[in-house]
Amino acid sequence: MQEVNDIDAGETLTQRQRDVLDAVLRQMVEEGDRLTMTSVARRARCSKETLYRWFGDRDGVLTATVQWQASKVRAGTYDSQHLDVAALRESLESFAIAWLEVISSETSIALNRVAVAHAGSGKSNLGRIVLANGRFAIGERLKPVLEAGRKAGLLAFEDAEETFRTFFGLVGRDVQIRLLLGDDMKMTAATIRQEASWATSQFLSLHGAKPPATEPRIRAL
Amino acid sequence: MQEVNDIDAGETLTQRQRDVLDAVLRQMVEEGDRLTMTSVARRARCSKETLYRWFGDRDGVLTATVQWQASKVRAGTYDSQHLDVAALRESLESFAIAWLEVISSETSIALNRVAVAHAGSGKSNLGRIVLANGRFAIGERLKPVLEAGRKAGLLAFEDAEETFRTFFGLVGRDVQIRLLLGDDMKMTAATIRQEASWATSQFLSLHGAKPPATEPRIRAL
DNA sequence: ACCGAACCGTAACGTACGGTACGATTGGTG
DNA sequence: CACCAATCGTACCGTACGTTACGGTTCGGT
Repeated sequence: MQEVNDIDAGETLTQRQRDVLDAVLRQMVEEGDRLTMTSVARRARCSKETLYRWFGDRDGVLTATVQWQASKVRAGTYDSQHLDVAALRESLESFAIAWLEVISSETSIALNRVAVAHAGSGKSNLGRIVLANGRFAIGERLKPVLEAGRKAGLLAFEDAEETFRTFFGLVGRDVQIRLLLGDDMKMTAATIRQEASWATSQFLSLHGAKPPATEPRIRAL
Repeated sequence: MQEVNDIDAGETLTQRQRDVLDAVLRQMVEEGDRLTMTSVARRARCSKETLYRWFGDRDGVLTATVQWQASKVRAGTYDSQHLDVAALRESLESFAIAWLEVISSETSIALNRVAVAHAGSGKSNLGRIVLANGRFAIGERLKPVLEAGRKAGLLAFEDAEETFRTFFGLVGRDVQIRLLLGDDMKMTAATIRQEASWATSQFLSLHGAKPPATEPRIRAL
């Protein structure tokens, strides 16, 4: 059981340990919840004794894996300088693309399934870790963009948190819950780009300070 | 193992069987995934032999429970006659309220957790059953409302499915994933009403055929 | 009253899996 | 080479749980 259940923590690992955690991720993706300590050890070609020495117990393995994956997802920050409407739109849209790519990736789906199941079992840091590194992390990274847009007179809103939640909803819609429940919707790169573009247009239509001008009210299919 | 994994199927149960499934639901809510056949039998005050005779195996119990819960959630249909903008807004908003109430209920959260976990374990009808009775069922019930609104000249959109997905996203935002991952956000009746109202305003702002007139572009907090 | 079916409560079985122990192997260091 | 620490592979243990079996009980039909 790791003592850290917050962000970061994933840098004090040896290369070998990271390889093991990558093996855990592959096992999660391929075998779902048939994730036993024995299967992990076999997949990672290490002994169970090593797993227990490094991570304490099964929960420690899961926790370390979630944090390891989270540390890999840190996307680049978006500059909030010299914003014009095109740059703002670009920032929002690339944000939406990145998020859709994450939640539709096999790894994220497998990880979230484990975390959701774990959250149902009483004491569950896993769910909170996933939330902290997923939903809340992107919120904290996007809110400065929103506030910069407001300061530049491009966006109009009162509460950045609520406004981010709206953007979150417009981008994600039903994608994550459908994927978690096993719907095999195909989120191709083209689909993701298309939906991110729509979501951004809709968001700007709702919160753009100026009338959206050329934004179509009826989405073109 | 039940042979029906579609909608309906929950009417051919005896009262005693429904009581047993209600006990399973309570067990799910209170004990999470600590749902063993023994605990179910004890809670339902029936024998395990009866559970196996009625439902086949553990999966059969879970499947029957999901279908039983689904059969209880059938909400009233919304009339699509004589729509004016107030009636349309009322329909959308009550839809949003009903959906937020469902996804924030303890029962739904527990059920969705089980279904998500199950979807990770290869063969999983559970996830599809939950999707069919949740996300897709409300989609099929709301789309006629949307199309009636368009026919009445109150809404403008091209694809009812995509438009429903937008409404779905505006209503649900980050609520379901946060609750599934164990975030104890408090969705009070007042909060639900407030968020449903916002979502409806935003949706009408995006897809209302006439300019939204009195709808505020900046959401009032 | 009698019978059989359904059901209850509980014991028992087999297996899967988390966790531990231990000998064998590897690799680095003097 | 000798030595030591870390790790591997595997066998083992204890337990939890799905599933089955069975004796006792309830209850509707005749």
